[in-house]
Amino acid sequence: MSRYFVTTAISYPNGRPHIGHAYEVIATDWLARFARLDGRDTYFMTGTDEHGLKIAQAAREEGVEPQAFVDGMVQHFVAMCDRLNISRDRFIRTTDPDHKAVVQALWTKLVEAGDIYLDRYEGWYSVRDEAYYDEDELSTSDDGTKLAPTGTEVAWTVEESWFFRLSRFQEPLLKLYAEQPNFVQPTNRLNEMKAFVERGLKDLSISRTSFDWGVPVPESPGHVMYVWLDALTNYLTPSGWPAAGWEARWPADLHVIGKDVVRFHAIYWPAFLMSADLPLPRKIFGHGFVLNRGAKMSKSLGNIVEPMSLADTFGVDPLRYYLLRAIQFGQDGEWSHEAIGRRINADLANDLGNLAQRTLSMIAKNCDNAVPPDGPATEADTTLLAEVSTMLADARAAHEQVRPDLALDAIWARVSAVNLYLNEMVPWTLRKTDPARADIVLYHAAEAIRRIALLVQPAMPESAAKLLDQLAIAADARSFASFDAKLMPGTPLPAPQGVFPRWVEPEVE
RNA sequence: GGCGGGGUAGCUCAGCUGGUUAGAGCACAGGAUUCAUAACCCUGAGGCCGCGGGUUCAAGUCCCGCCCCCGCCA
Repeated sequence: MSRYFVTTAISYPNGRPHIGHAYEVIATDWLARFARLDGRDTYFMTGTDEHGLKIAQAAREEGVEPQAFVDGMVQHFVAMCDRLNISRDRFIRTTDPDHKAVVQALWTKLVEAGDIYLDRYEGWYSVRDEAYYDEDELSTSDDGTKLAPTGTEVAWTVEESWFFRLSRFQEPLLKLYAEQPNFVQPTNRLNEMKAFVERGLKDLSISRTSFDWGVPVPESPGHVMYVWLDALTNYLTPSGWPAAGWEARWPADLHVIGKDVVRFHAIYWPAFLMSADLPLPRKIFGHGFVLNRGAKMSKSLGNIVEPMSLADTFGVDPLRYYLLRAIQFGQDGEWSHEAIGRRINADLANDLGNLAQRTLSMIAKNCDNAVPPDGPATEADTTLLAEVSTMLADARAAHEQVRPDLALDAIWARVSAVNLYLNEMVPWTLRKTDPARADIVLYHAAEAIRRIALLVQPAMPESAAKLLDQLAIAADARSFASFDAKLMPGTPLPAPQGVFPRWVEPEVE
């Protein structure tokens, strides 16, 4: 059985989760659920990146210890996962004891490899940004203080720091990109990484002495690890490396991340792993951002909408569906209240929901509440089933490409095909003239809906389950292994109920 | 500033190596129908294909210039 280990980036819990967090975790959940249903040994991990100066500062402002601060904040992220039906196998926290142990082991391994050395780091440092800036990036404010491009105050800072010999990995990384052009996707991101590496790599400062909220550097009092080494290593943690048996859960098949952190995942992370002589993840996918009416959400614009409130308004499954279907994965996308409402009506209520309802209610009224009898198939019947049966291959291809939107496109093309089939076969008319033929038509429609519902599961688990319940599909017959099975005529069916109600804009008081 | 991507119907986008009347979905209008969640199905309207030159029998598709947007880097 093939393994599938997929991760999201870990979130920085210095604020509450926003729709960007929801988007990434929903998309990755789709990937994981799909792989699981497709019979793969799947492990899906998401979590939080809890160290660093900004967390320490936020905690101080609230007058609590950093650990207490993150313990509180992380609950919002866990609650979001619960609410959005995120089927993670582990919610990892960089404050977890096993994670700290793995990070320290990795550090030691990098030291042994000769890729870590002690030096001094100095430069213009912004406490707020937790970053150093070059002289020519700075501006000077009216009162003479130096400002970073982000507008925050910087001060000349000198600190002792451990460095990682990133420069040594320029050629190996370029070789990697050349040999595995799918290592980073979409391709334009790969090209950006190539260009970046070709310009030359500077060694990387990987420890700090200016604060202590981090994983301590082994045998180096006063130093904590630079956040990216700590954070990236979370992916390795569940393997238990270097303890025996780690190969069972490493390397990852896919890291799903935002386009803003591609560099860390596509350059630093592979370099760390190469230094430690560990296998590399198979693929890194940088998705786009989801904007509210094309504008980034911000406190000053007052347009922050929390994902939980969208789930309250539209329902979890419709929200998941919108984000997965309406945005090309890898591109930026937008959402609006109206756009989600339109999608719900056009795709869920009118197309799939109505298809299920018209089919199931005809069966309920005319077929004794049971799967209708099958019989000699016409060309139209076999054509329909042939078209529907190729849907699985299309969806698998989309999954391989990390394109949930394309998978849903492929599924909805079949939804339309079944609606058209019914219109052409007119079973409601046949009922009066040729009831046996009407049954056969309904049988084929129901069978097509069964297959569609199977493939809808990763996107809308609860709604798909309702559809499958109405077709009396057993729990152990809902994986893709049962895709080519057939409905058993005569199987008793429950009373049909609408699964996707129309979205009606609430009356404005 | 350097490198890269893009500007096609109201919206989101397809249009491969140049070749018949430029396509899809949504939204909109009309029709048909009534099994169904006023849904499904059919038809239609709607495009100086960013702007200006050029190459060619023929350019959304190639070349040059310009304008605008986005990404990476500086």
